[in-house]
Amino acid sequence: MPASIEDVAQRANVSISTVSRVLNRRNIVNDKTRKRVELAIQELNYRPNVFARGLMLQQSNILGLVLPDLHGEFYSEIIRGANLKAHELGYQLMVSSAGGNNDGNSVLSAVSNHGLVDGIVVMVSDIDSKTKKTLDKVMIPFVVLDGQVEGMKHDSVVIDQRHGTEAMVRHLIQDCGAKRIVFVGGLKTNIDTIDRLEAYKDVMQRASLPVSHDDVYHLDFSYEKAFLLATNLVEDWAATEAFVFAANDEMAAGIIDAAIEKGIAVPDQLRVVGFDDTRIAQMTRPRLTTVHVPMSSMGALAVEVLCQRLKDPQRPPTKLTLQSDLVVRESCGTTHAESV
Amino acid sequence: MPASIEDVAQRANVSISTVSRVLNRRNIVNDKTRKRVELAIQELNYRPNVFARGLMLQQSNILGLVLPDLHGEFYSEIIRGANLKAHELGYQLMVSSAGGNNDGNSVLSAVSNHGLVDGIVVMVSDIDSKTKKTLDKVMIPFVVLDGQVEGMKHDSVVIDQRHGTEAMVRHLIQDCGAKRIVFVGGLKTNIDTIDRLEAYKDVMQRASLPVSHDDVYHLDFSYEKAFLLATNLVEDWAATEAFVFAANDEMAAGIIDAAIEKGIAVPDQLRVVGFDDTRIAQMTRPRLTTVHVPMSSMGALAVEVLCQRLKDPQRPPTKLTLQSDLVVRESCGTTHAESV
DNA sequence: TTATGCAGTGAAAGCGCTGTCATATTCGAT
DNA sequence: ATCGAATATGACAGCGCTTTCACTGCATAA
Repeated sequence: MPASIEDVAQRANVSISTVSRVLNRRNIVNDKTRKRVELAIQELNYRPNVFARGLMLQQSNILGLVLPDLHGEFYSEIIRGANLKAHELGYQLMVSSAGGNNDGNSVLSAVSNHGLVDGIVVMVSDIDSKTKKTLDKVMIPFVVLDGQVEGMKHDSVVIDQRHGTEAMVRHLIQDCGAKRIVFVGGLKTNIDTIDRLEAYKDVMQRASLPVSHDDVYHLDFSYEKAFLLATNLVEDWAATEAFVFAANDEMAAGIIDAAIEKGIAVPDQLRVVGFDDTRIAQMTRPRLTTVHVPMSSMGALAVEVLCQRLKDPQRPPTKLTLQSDLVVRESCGTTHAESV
Repeated sequence: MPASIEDVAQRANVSISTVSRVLNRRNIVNDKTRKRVELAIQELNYRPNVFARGLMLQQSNILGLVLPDLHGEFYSEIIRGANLKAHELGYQLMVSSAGGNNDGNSVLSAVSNHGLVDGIVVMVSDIDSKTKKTLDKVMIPFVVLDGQVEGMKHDSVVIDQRHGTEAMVRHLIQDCGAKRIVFVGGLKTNIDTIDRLEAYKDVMQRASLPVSHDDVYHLDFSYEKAFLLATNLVEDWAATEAFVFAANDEMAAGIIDAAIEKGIAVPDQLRVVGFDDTRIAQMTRPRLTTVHVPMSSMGALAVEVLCQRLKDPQRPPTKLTLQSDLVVRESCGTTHAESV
């Protein structure tokens, strides 16, 4: 049984009020008394009980982070960034996946743990996800990652997909001389895919390049699916000097490997670019030209915004936009970097 | 301000004791009363306050998971498995990284949050890590992942590196006809590297094959370092028909890419195998022959063991060993699978 | 009738802490 | 000496819950 504040008080021969005071550096405590108390705390290896504290203070210093999935480099980075920042600000992070069999229930469960977490960071990548509805019931502050919930006031941290996507497509057209660009996206309902696809179409049209319906594919962001798809098409793509714009690095890697397997050299015979700038982009030869999405910053920033809201519940909702930037590497054939 | 048990009691016209009783399905509550209370709970959308509950029960239903790092497929999988199992058993998971600037302090902090977590799962991959010392002070149940702390009684879940490693080396020698196997490991102090290296040496010696000191490299598990190393050596390796056994998939991928860049075909001219069987193993062409380490099972199992200990603190310490198994794919040249 | 048992409920004591208010002590100024 | 302010500390009321114990009816047995 761990020591309580009472034990410390007894040992230091003071009242628990005094102990509490030195603990919270509040009011004035006589220097000698303080030393005595501090000694007692050390000797007993005393730590305030979180529950008692939480009960009084109505806060836990725990933040929730709910992601669609915990799999893969992308989420890994967000967690990392969020975790670091949370610790920096004196919070603990509780990570959950909304996906899997729980389907948004864990949001609810994390939240309905009623006061366990002081606030949450949620990522809702699927547009018709139940999570959004669940969010309605959330009574504590939350910030939405990479999305916006209609008709609700809340903070959010989003990625400007547009900027990076446009820079990429422009680069492909202007610097690399692309005439045809195949777009390999994620699921049709995926919010990122939608944004990126739109930006891609815009730039294509502005450049008076045709956007063929047949040149837009919807996969599931996986290497495997992309590899399979590319296996069939890569020769045609190479023959027509098409460029391939994959909506994440993993798929780009799959496409490149499919090309190599078919004896098609990247970037000499086929140019492939990715999105996200995960570690995979550098774990591929040629290294991927891709769009850098500051994932760990996004996680960190979300935590920061959340903490600010916690401090000042009245402040107007913020929407922070992070820039996505073109990163030119080798897989597109030019190393001639565009300044972004 | 959320509803309290008091509010529910009032609305249902009963005492808080009765509410508590229906909440905890304890003792007998008259059916009619129960219905009334349940209705009130619904209407008020009432959830018991975790802190008050924790204060009484001295437990939080939160488990801590402390990993050396949160980066990469390997840890990702562990988190995933642990998270799933934790939810399944009615617990929440709190994930921390011991690494980074905190250096084991987060273990302490997570733990010294005194009662916040009911127990923790720790992974200590570095043998002279401070974390081990910190563990001494941990007063709550913990299970160690992939390691053992000398002189302490505790549960652990470990991977039998030996089995997989030996199977791999044997496969390379017997089925693939390897005469020289280069070992590319992680840091010298890394516990996994040590185990794997030892097993590798054993099998080599048993097969009367020379283990040259020059054929053992210590990198840092990264693609980049492996790529760089391999760039210089890959031609020599190919010329001498050496096999390369990398201590994780990432390095194997780096080596393969280095080979391809030098125009050396894998597996035709050079055979490279990995370890861990992360998703990377399948995101590489040729797909990696590797050793499957059941990471997500490991995470899940650790959580399970921890929960059992929580239920029965007296039970003798368990040490669970998970098998690592050879997975033969393409990068070693034989698809002739050895039965394991 | 009185005793006995039992299902069903409420009152109240904490769990370990914070924060308010009251109290005790000191000290310079009257 | 006397007083007020400033300083330092303690007593105690909760925070929302669980749990023990006591109590109320009411049915059954003596």
